Order: sequence, then C-alpha cells, then structure tokens
Amino acid sequence: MIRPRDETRRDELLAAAFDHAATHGLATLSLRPLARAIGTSDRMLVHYFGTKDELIAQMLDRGKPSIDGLLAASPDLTPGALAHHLWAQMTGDGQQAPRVRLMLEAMALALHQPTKYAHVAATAHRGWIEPVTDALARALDVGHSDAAARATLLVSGLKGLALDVFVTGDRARADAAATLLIDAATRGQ
Amino acid sequence: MIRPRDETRRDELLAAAFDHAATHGLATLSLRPLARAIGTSDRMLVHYFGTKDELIAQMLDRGKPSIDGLLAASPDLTPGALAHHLWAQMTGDGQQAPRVRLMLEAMALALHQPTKYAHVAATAHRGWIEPVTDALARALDVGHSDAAARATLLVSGLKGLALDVFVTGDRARADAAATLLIDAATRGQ
DNA sequence: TTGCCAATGTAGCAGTCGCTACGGTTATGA
DNA sequence: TCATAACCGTAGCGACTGCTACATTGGCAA
Repeated sequence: MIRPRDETRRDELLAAAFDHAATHGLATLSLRPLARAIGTSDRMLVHYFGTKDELIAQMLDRGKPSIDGLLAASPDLTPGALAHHLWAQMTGDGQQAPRVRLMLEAMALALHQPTKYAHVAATAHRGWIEPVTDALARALDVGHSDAAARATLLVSGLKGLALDVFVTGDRARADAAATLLIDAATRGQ
Repeated sequence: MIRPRDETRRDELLAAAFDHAATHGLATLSLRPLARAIGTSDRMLVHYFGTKDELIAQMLDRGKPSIDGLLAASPDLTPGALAHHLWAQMTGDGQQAPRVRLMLEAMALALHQPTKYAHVAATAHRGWIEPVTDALARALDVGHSDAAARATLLVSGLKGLALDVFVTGDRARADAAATLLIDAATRGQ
C-alpha cells in the first residue's frame, strides 16, 4: 500500500456521527444533513464507511462498551448501589442517557427491520447483559442462569422504565418502580 | 351538505392501515406502498385523513392495545396469574403482540420526534398504567402511590423485557426475568 | 523525483417522498 | 330532476434519498 488510510479522521467522523445520532435519532438519519452537521459531506461518509447501513452498524457498535466503564469505575459498591447508579445515569442528564435512547430506538426499529437493525441491536444489548451477568454472579454468589435472569431483569427492565420516563416525564413513579426492580434483582436468594 | 362523507369507507381504510403498520412498522411507513397494500391510492389516504401525520395519529389512537379487555375477562385471577397471562399475550403469537410492538416503536420514535409521536405514545401508555394501577390497588389492598409503582414496574418493565425477547430471541432468559419481575410487583408488602 | 492512491469537491442519476392540481364520475339532498 | 359536493384516477411538482462518476489535489513510499 502506497498510502495508509486515515484512520484518525475516520474515528473522528464516527464519533461525531454517533453523537449526532444519539441526540437526533436513528429513524430520520440521512447522510446529507448528518454530514453537514458534523462538518463533512455525504461523499466522505460514503468514502469512509461504504454505505449508510454500514455506518449505522459501526455507530451502534461504538456505543456498546459504555457499561464496562461504569462497572469498572466502582468495583467496591454493592450491586444495589451500582444498579441505582446505573439507573441514575440512564435517565439523567449525562452522556449515558442519549446512548440509552439510541439503543432503545435501535431495538424498537429492529422489531420491523430485523435485517437492518436486529444484529447490531442484539450485539449492543448483549454488550450490557453479559457484563452485568458476570458482575452479579460474582457479587451475589449465584449460578450463571440465575445471574442471567437477574441481569436481564436489571438491564431490560430498567430500559423499559427508562422508556416510560422519557415518554411520560413522570420521574417519581418510575423511580419508585426502579427501586422495586433493583431490590428484586439484587436480593439474596 | 349535498352528499355525506363516507365514514364507513374511512373506517375500513383506517383499520387496514393499522393492520399494515402493525406488521410492517411505523418508521418506514410511506403512503404509496401502504395504499397499494390495502387496495387504495395515496391520493385517497390524503383525501380521507388530510396528512400522513394525521393518519398515523388516528391509527395509533385506534389501535391502543386494550388491557381493559384482558383485565375484565378474568376478574377472579390473582394479580400474579393475570400478569403472567399479560406477559404471554405480549410476547406470544396472538393479536396483542403486533399492537405491543407498534406501541413500543411509537414510544421509541417519540424519543427523538416528540411532536409527532409523544402525545399518542404517552396516551397509549397511560391507557395501560392506570387500569393496572387501579386493579393492583384493589387486589393487593395497597395505597395508590404504591400501586402506581407496582403497575409501572409491571407494564413498563415487561415492555423492556418484551423488547429484549423480540431482539435477542432468548425466551428462556426473558421468561425467568419476567417471573422475578412479576413476583416483585405482586408480592404482598 | 516519480508514480500510486487516499482525500475531497462538484454534479448528477434514478428513485421515492408527501402532497396537490385538474378533471371526470357518481351519489344524494333539496 | 338537478345542482352540488364527495369520490377517485392521472399526472406531476419540488424536495429529498442513497449513492456514483469524474476530476483534482496532495501526501507518502519506492
């Protein structure tokens, strides 16, 4: 190869595209407005990513590891405290909430466009379920299958509650439900 | 008025459009393919409904998944048994599942297109939360606020789990999580 | 230095979008 | 009966879609 690809520029564009999608949504995403917003052209997005679908797949893949940081950042907290922290991050004003919204949108779009979104949505979703399963299995000293059920209750249940709070804005009701859910998922035996 | 509007035809078209949207999704819905599929023309959809957005709003309003029927049909079941029945209906092959999927999609789309979907999504959502709150308050003899938290956990939590099972296909893990969730939501105090 | 190829701009293609203008047909209340 | 408005087909508008062809520039390796 005479001249290597500019991977740095590519990563910059992917990050900017992800941020844009996280705040503006996937369903209405189109190349020209996206490119204009992040300071490039549709021509270049196709140049770096091939197709729009490929760009979306790589964007969603990029947003996946965000839960590892949360789990690793506070290894000494109890599972319950960690889960409450997770819930606060999912529904708060930080940078996690837009990612959660993006994943929820991807999962919902996968319902009727499986070939386009199902794989990336499932991959991204498992990227949350599996680390939480491992963490719960360790912290609660339960079997893998029990831990998987608890992790599913935590991650998917909290996602449903997050959707509720995003749409209805009724935070108090959702907080109470989240507390019930976290108790159930982290209770011994 | 010389000739009255044909409300019958309008209702037929609305029902057919709803069925089509429930199986093919909202995000990619467009007038021409929809019209072709239900035996009319985009011209007539605009004639009867004014705009595409108005058609969508009326479709979602019409197709609110009806939990009332489920609650009224089996008034003698325990809340736990009712909730398991609800879970089976949401994720099964009956006619509730497509409606649930449509509502999930509408809620997800409302995240980033609030003016277009938020009202219908929130309305449909409250149409589930409130009856379940009342039913739980009666059956468990708990206060309204406690019942609201439990109802939220049930309805929104199960929606999150349903999204999980739709996307990952891992029904066993989701069923186990649903059982944990239902226990937590219906346990006495 | 030179030759290759990534990077990037400009135009444009074929298709779809929501929606409308126009005109003809049909049913119905007056 | 007849005027009027609903009904409905055909055609098309302007905007947008993902994507591509073509040309030019510029940096790196040989």
